[in-house]
Amino acid sequence: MLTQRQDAILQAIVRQYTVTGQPVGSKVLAQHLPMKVSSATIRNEMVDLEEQGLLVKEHSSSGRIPSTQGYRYYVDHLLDQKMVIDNNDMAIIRNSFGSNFHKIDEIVSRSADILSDLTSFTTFTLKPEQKHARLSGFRLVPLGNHQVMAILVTDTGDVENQTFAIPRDMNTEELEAVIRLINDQLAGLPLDEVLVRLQRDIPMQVVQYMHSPDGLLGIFDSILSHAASERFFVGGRMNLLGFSHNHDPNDLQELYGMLDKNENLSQFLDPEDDDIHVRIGSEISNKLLDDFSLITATYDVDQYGKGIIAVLGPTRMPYSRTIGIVSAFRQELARQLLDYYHHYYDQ
Amino acid sequence: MLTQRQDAILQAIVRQYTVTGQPVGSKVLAQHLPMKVSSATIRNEMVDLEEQGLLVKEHSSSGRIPSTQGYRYYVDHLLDQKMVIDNNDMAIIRNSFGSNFHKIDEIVSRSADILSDLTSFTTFTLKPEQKHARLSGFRLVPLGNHQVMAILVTDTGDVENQTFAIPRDMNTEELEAVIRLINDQLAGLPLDEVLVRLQRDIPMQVVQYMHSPDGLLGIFDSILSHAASERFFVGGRMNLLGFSHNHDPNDLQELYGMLDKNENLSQFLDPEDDDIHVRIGSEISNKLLDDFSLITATYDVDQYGKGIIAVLGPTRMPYSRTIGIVSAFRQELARQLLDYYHHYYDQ
DNA sequence: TTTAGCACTTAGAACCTTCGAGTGCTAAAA
DNA sequence: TTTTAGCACTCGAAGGTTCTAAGTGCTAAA
Repeated sequence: MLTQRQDAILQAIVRQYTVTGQPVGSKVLAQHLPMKVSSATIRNEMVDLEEQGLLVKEHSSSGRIPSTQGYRYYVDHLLDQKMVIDNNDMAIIRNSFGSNFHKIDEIVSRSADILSDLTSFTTFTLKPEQKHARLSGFRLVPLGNHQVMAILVTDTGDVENQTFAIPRDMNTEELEAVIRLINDQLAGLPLDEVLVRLQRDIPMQVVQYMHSPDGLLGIFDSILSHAASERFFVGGRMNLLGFSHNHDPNDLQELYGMLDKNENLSQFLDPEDDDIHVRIGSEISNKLLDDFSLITATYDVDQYGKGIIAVLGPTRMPYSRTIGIVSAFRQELARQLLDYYHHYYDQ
Repeated sequence: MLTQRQDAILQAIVRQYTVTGQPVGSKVLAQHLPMKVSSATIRNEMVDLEEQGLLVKEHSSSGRIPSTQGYRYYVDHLLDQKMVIDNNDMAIIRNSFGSNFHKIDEIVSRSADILSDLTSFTTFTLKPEQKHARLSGFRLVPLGNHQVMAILVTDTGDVENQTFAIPRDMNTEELEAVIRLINDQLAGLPLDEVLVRLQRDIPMQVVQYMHSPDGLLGIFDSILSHAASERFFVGGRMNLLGFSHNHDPNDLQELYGMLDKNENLSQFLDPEDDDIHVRIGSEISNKLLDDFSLITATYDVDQYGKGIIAVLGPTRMPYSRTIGIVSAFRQELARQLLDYYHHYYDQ
């Protein structure tokens, strides 16, 4: 446990360091402390804090930098718990969502952009979860010109579609029959279940209607996997360039590769509970992200489920401000979505 | 006009420089020339080439580097005109297109990726032009749950769609009426014409059926603009990180911004004719692209129109190889698309 | 016209010095 | 016992020197 003075010192070091990016020395620090102590005293305290693993030096005679644990302690104990949010930021959040959204996806995707503009970091948003969404049904729309659009609708109102061309050796009646078969057997089931059945049970039945159903079923398959995967929207991709001090193009390329591959990143976004979570540096346990911190939070859209928003910035980030923004933003986003649902769906 | 020996020297400098990235000096060069001349002679020739603006020095006692004009001359006069393409590359091109494509877009988008893997540069592909595509018609598909999908189909088989929710104060009959009105009046017209009419003539007529048609018409509008805009697919975005030696994150961010904005880039992709075009450094006349070269080419899918492929790499690129690849690739892509059309559309 | 030879230029690496900001420690002051 | 002043020490960053390697242009001979 730390003394009050040590708390103050650690806090001041973190604050100072996030502003200047330079290691903080005892003299400068003396001026930024609420109490009046000499630099020598601060030096003594810093030795202690370093022994506890909260501070590090870049070299033997440099100032101190917070370690991952130092940030951790700061975030856990020293943050303004009031979640103060700048009035200006608040205003921006309120006003940036225009109206005129036609889809949930638009709102959630837009919100990633707003959040990244606000923080100047890279952000992720997931729409309210639909893990247990059920299949309402597939539709087939003939578009003329040998083309057909297949549309999947879920009971949560999600829509996924794909256009494909009909091979010459296939006719519309066959297609209709297949669709009817699929809808009869699979409507009402959860999407993951649908996916299993579609691969296991359906093919043998479809053979009655057509000789080589693989291509066609592949299409349903791909629409379905699309709909079932929890894709996230990314905002401010390129902000990474600004704060990822690691300018090795290889690492950067790998990092960007990660943003586009769902699996790699979404493991980090799974929320344990409805708190705002902060994962710092090595805590993320991914070598590429050692200099980053990840702030995640859920947002709650009542009966429509819960979504996730996340901000990825440098470990050296203004935690207080960022957390404040995330906190205000999750509420506003929930409000926006409720508005949307209300406007279009209610009653 | 250059002497044969000067040709040889310029050629050797370009080749050497694209390999090593280092300015080329007279001594080293002597070993890479087909004829036997002393370094002093080469120095004399280099003075001449520099006076003609084909070579530059980084500083007064450094080796020479090709200028934009130097590359230009090289590309115009010194390239292996046989378009030799590596057997290995050829094999890759042949094999990378799997089959099992369901849409033109998939093929063309995939081809951007293949091309970038092959060259390790950034690539662009546009599908066969549909500038003069005409509207076949809009479809409306009610999806239940207050949602409707609007689909636009063109006479070239292009499809664009958008889902939207129906405001509570609107009903399906109204929608149907509007669609019928639009289709009656606009089907068969070129898309740009449709866009104009939709904004000018249609609103006043729609007022008969509903009081505030703006939202709805906005949707048609946005689908339409989407379909009418010639969007290109980008491959190997992140390869830029590798060869854009300019590591200023601001420039990089601007550059990437450009890739996502159609207008900025598509002006450079317009082909004058069916040759393979090479634009070098300052010839692109965009400050951000001064260190880049852009290779563009059309590909010809017979009666289905012509598309474009392009490669953006460093000025210091292996022109011979890249042009060879582009040349082979445009043919293969055309073949793939013909196969596709043939498989699905013919007769 | 070509080449050998030579004086000259320059960037970059290696090395040194200086400077400032920081430290840890000791001994005195509070 | 805790705090502070003072001091010797450390280190990186910035600047200066020197040296070298790779290059040049020019001159005079082949």
